[in-house]
Amino acid sequence: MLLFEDYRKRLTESLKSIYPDIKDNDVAPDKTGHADLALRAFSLLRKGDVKIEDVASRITVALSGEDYIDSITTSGGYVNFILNTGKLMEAISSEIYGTDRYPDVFQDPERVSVEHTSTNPTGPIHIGRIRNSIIGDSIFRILSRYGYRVTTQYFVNDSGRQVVSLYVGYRKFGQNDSLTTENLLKAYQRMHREVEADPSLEKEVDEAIRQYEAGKPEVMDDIRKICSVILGSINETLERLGIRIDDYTWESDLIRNGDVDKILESLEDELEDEGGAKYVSSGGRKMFLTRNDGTSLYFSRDIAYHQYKMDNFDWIIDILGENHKEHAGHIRYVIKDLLHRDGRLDFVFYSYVSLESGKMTTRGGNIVTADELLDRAIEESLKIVRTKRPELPESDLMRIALAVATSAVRFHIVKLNSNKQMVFKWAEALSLEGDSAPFIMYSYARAASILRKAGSTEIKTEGNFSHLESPLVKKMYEYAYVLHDAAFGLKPEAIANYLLELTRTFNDFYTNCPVLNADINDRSRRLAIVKNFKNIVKDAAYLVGINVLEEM
RNA sequence: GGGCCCGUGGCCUAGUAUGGAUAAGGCACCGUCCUUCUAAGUCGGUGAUCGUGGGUUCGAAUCCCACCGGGCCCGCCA
Repeated sequence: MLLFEDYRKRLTESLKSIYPDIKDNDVAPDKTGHADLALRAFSLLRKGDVKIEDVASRITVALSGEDYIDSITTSGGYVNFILNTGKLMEAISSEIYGTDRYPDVFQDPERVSVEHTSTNPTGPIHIGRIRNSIIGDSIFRILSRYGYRVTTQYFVNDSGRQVVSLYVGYRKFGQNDSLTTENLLKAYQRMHREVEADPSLEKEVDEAIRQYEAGKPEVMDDIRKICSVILGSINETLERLGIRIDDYTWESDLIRNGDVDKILESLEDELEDEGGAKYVSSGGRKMFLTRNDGTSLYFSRDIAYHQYKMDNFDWIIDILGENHKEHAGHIRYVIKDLLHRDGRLDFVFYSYVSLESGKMTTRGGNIVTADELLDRAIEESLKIVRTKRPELPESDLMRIALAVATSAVRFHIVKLNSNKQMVFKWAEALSLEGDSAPFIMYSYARAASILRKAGSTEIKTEGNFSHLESPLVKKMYEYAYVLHDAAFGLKPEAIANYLLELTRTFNDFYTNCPVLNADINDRSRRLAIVKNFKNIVKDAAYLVGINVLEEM
């Protein structure tokens, strides 16, 4: 949980002790600028047959000892509260000076599994799939920040029809080529075309699946080798984006170690048979667990995987494409209702990314890979940083361009609500101004520059905050609430959008409030604001995959 | 046919879970500001019946119903 002086809660509790009918939702921040927090007294007024002025004066008397409130006024059916900037600043500073982060957390021992990416090892990761990794990694970072012990998980589908058909394709058409992701992709796409021309080839795939599940050594070795090559290059792409996977679980291992069989045994009473194929059903829907030749299906392997996760984690989170919604529902049904596991299980869905020319398919070959996007983003950033900072040595230019590019790519994808469809456009993806990562990074660099130039001047965290400083302090204070909502709602985009607001507020401060040239009192107080701002931006930026730079 | 998601200025989005005050940004376009801490920035302007129609409510972008448009799913694929 987050540790900070929660004035919203404090005010709400106080108001509830005066008027027990007040609900938590009746006290909320105001978006229109009338107040920092407002009590919506509409129901109170109707029920109690009192005037808003009476409500306000009763509250004013009761809260007269509370120094975190500057003013209490009324407007329509609202009681408006202006909070004391100094107290908010103190709440931020005491944590930053104590633990170097606002808000601090109390370490919660719960273990969380975040499964993301888990893309079939049949080719390079494309920009549709990378949305999964980017959302997943941000959720990993946010929950870790929140205090959970989080592990990232990748479920390697090395037993499915698609991977096995890649294997068969490689044996038939790619044997003489070196074992690289490019050659494997070519073999996979060729296999796809050949099967379309001659569906009888499917029989070879069936046979290979049987051999694989039976544990035939050379098949196993070959498939492991092929998958490892592709996984290796997927991993390189993820690394470029700063994304790390902790655990890889191979589907074939769950088959060979007997976990899948155990699932079938546990479900024995529920299993039904159709020509040798086993299934469970719910509401007239059949969910098949095995084929009629006894080989397993993705569904049963995924149940085994979730059973494993239930054994090892307190909270399971899967990041899945929207086409897996029904599958996820079935997993939940079997895990919860049939296997009676009561652990916390959440799914985060995202809609697919399409190109202006239509949807992407690895087999069809019409994809933009994440590597291509990164390469072009780096090229673009390099061009810009070269014109802005011609005096810098090449190594610095490259370092800045890399940070800008990876941050921009991640931010462009993570800032969008995950269930919104996304049509990929180069111009938007490569845009480095406006609502983008560089916009945030730039403000951070400005703050860093001020602090650098300030040298060892005293920093003073209290004082009288002017109307130019207050909005920034208040916006910084909000961070704790945003972090809570993002973690609790599994919504990294909330952090992304908050960062944009925070940065805009800082830019306003920056243009209107001289820091280094201000008189000594203003200067030391403003330096404290800048220091806190820099600290919070760095903290929040990391959560959405932005690598801030001290200079750019 | 059934189920789920999306629809907010010309374009891209925030706000929707938990209804609340003049709907908040970006891109593009027009104009402004570098002898003040980094102009990847700032300020101002043009531009929105929040898909449509009903309903609930003191109050609806937000909740309910219907419809329209787009996406996804309804395999012994994954």
